[in-house]
Amino acid sequence: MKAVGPRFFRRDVDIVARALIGTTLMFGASGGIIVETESYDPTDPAAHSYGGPTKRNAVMFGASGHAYVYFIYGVHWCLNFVCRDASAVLIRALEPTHGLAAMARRRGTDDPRKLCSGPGKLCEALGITGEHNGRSLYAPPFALYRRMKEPPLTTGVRIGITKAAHLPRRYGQTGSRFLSRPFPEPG
DNA sequence: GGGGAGATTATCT
DNA sequence: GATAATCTCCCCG
Repeated sequence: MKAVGPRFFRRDVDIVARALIGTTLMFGASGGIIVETESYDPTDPAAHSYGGPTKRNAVMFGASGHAYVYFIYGVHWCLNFVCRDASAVLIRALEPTHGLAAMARRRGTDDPRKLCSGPGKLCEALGITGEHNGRSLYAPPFALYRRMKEPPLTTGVRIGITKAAHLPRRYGQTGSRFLSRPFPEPG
């Protein structure tokens, strides 16, 4: 498997969000194939970088190729990959492929479809927390491997936001059984 | 299997 | 003091 290089994230955030579908994300000994992402950039009212730098979003304004991890609803962690110009891709779902037993233990379920099918779930499954905020994606415990083939993609509106809710910036692998939610049927 | 309430806290206004 | 890029459980049918 070929590792993803630094050039990968120095592109338009929507290009990266699409290119990530099919990419393998490893964290320690656990990981899987990315099947769902969302894109955010500073012109987007739903983005954390909208309105300029703050203590929380500082990593988004730093170098690309790093993890932006934030805490939400007082309960969950969410993992993002920083791209250029204070933009980032939210990793929303994985198809589990490595370290299933460890992920099942952390999640409290053996059902592979419940391990990583949501941004909060996959952080819990992999053991990602705020201590990993700002870490490089090219160094352990992170590793990213290029996809072999480009999978079929579906686009839709993002989930769980109230601002700019109409923008089609959610991307998923068509027909995957490991999405956080199905995409609406066309028509 | 679908809808709604509640959990629980860092961050910003 | 309100809000938030979520998840799970409980109730209803």
